[in-house]
Amino acid sequence: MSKFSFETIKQDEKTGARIGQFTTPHGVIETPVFMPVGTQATVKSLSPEELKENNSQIILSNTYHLYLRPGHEIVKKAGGLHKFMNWDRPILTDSGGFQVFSLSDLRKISDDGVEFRSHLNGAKHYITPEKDMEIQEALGADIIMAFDECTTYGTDRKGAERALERTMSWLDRCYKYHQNDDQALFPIIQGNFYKDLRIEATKRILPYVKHGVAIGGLSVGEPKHMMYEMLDAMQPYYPVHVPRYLMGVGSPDCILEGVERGIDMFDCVLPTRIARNGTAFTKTGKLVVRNGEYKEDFRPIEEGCTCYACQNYTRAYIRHLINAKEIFGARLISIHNIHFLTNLMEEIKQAIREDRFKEFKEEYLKNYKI
RNA sequence: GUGGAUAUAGUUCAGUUGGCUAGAACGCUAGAUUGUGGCUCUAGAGGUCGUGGGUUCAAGUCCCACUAUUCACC
Repeated sequence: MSKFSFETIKQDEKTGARIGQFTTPHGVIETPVFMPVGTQATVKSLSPEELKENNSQIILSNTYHLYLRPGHEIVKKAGGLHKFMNWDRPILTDSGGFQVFSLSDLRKISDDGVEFRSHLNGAKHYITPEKDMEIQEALGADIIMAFDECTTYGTDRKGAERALERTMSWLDRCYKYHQNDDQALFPIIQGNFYKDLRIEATKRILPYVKHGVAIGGLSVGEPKHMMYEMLDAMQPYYPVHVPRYLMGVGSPDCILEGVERGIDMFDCVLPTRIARNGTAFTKTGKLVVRNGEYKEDFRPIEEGCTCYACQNYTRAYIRHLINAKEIFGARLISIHNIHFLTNLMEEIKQAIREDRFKEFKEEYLKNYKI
């Protein structure tokens, strides 16, 4: 009896949008879901309690970072990531494949694995798919990701093909090495921005799909319409019975477009990152709280918002905190931004339930200034 | 009161033996941020160089007076 299962509760008639229940060893996740990112075993500036208050169902953490510091063995000794960071809901760890791509000036990729230098102290490390599985198993997340090669926007056809072949061969090795029933291994679909490669990749990962599938290599600086075109191309070929995870997305508009195209899971650093730089999500678009026009604005970030920050603090105060580089400012906007996205997911689910997702999305995007 | 020092962007300061549209840092203003190497990154505004004279082809720079600030001593 598997510890994982996915059930579609409601399928939208007009679009790919759907509501699902994803059961994991640490509880049931209602999809579509947004996962806050906690790279270093913490969602920057927030406590697990605050995340729960914001209805975060699952968080993401990062293999690359935890492997380098404090080291996966220490996390294992602590009793696993859940115990280590005091988070008893589901956790997903990214494989580090993306870091290999984003830290490219430090890396050397071969078919066997990746050699790279630590950004912390320059020490050389070598990661293979097998090693990556070993690390992610030690970390102990509920969902783990295959070790993949993520290409940049602008990679030529040959490079994209080569990366896809490598990703497929690495997936095979991850799959064979991974023998832990407590963890769901998600294959990652690559193929850069070539529709036929994307379709081919979506088909080729099918034999490796047990509990879920991820779409990687998007949202890497391309125009948004290109990402949507790739999603359109892949949509007919996804497995139906598992959740689909669009990695690294995103902004409210991208999430809506993703849900419409059958995506169930999203993660993004955006809400916490822009919070630290003084920008908040609102239903009408981004609000740069740091700006001078809010100096004497004693309204909450967003009128009617039920988050802790909006219930208790004003734009003028938060602006002051951000300008004074006080940590509490980053905390308050992070709380608001994560609340904003989890609340968006609630609204999306409600719309799907009531068979009005398409209308909801169009109305929402009419008000949301990108 | 006497003697010295200083006066350049909002602030703290650079500015060579006089030589192009006077610079920096911070601050300010506005953008960016998508599987987090980010208290980050990008751009912009802002100065009749204390005031008034003088010397010179040319003065932020040299000379004089005044004003302000500041230090020391009466």
